[in-house]
Amino acid sequence: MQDLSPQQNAPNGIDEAIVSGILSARIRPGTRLSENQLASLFSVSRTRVREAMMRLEQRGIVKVSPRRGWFVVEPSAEEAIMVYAARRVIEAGLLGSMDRLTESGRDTLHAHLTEEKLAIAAGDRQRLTCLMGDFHIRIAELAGNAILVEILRDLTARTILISLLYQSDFHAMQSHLGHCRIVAAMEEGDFLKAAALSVEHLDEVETGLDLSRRPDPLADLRRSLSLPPQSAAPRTPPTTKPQTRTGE
Amino acid sequence: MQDLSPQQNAPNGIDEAIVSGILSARIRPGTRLSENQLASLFSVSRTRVREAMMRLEQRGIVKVSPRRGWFVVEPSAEEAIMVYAARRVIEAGLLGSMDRLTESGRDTLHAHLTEEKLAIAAGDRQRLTCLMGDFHIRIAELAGNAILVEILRDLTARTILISLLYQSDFHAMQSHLGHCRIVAAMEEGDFLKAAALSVEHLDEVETGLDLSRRPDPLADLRRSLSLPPQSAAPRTPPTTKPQTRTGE
DNA sequence: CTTTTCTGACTTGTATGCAAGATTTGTCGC
DNA sequence: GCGACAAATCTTGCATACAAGTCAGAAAAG
Repeated sequence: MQDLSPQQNAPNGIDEAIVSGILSARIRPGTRLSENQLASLFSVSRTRVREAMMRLEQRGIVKVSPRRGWFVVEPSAEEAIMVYAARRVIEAGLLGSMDRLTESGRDTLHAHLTEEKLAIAAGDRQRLTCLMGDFHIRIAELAGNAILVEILRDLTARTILISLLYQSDFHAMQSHLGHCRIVAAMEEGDFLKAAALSVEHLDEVETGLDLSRRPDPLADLRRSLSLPPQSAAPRTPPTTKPQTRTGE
Repeated sequence: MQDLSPQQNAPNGIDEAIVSGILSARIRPGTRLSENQLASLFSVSRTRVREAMMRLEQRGIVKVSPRRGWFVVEPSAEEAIMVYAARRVIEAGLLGSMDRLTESGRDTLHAHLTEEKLAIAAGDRQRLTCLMGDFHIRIAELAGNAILVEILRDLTARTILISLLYQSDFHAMQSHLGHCRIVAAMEEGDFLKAAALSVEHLDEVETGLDLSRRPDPLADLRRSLSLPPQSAAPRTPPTTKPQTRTGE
């Protein structure tokens, strides 16, 4: 909708490219990020790539394994729980601290919900993933606090990685309805209700996770060979119905 | 009390040294941080210093002025308002989401309040500044969410910088009492009350700021010459009572 | 004396080179 | 065929060299 944050530092394209890749679920957790490859991709030296990686590490998005390489984080179950808890705290606090919804704010949210509907209708999974995460960021933007927007953006990125790891199946419609309910409460001016709905919504999503599932170390290879994803019962033949995975 | 965060990355001493310097108000906003000086101070090359600076920039603690140098941030009035708003949202949300106070948690908080009292009695300003900020971090630690702890730590650092810029005078006792009230509410098990008190406490501190004051570009020189700090009425002779400034 | 210009000593920005460790792969012995 | 060993080839870690920009102060012009 609007481009990169206005007063925010725009360090270089590398950071945002990676984050954007994660936000749209094009980059999976555990993906290896080679300094050399990124350097030639962006036509810069390793120095700048490393600086970008340092920043992303600070944001909890990548990790370095010493002398082995940089990897997109694979949040543990404990981290996943913390991320959702943090999001509940921040988003509920944010909504609870709001007291009015401006005209343009209402329009922004409606436009967003319409986009969600369109993406669902079109079955555009990548776009949908991105939109589902963006919804919460839009709300933070409405509250006008750039600091919290930035924090939520990083938490959203981690949320998407979590869902890619632990979410076996998900109904996009359910989340969309949750978003609609939150917007409705905001339009009523009942921000405490909106906050409660937000907590409920995040609980719902978190409950849908299977946190007991161990991250599959062979996921990449599996996908490359077009093998079915790891299932709880290894002997079970693959389900014929294609799974719909989204960031939320 | 307990040392560096356990599972957290301990990148190197540079980051923490600077943050610790800010947390104890030994480093003032606007302080120049020369890559070369830091490099020789820590006996490393500029490379590692730069990496540390990049991380600190990501955390909103330092800024780079291109080809001029690195500086500890001097938050603007708008940023100051955002920082306090963010802290209210997070801390209130945190307390509101808690439902019980463990024995050891109670002990930790009591020990902290005792330390605050001791620092006040001893008039140890630096220690007091550090403690005042740490109080809120302790609470986040009690809630057990490492992500929010980290976020609050950075916000606390910025808070201290803000208070150094905009806080002309402050009574440490007032904040200490605020903390005591919050702990009391927690002991009663009334976490909603604690959350409300926390918001009230932060409001109180924010109200005590003079955000209309422009940051004084001559502050460093002034301090070097032992001149009185910039006052609202320039002709007024310096007050004889020494001002007590703390991070909160 | 004031103003302008220029030079030189700083700063960070970026690339590159080399060292050290981890992983893989090829090879040998059995 | 199979396991152990070794070397080749990757990876990041870190220091250094040089490019480029900024600023202060000297020197020259008015």
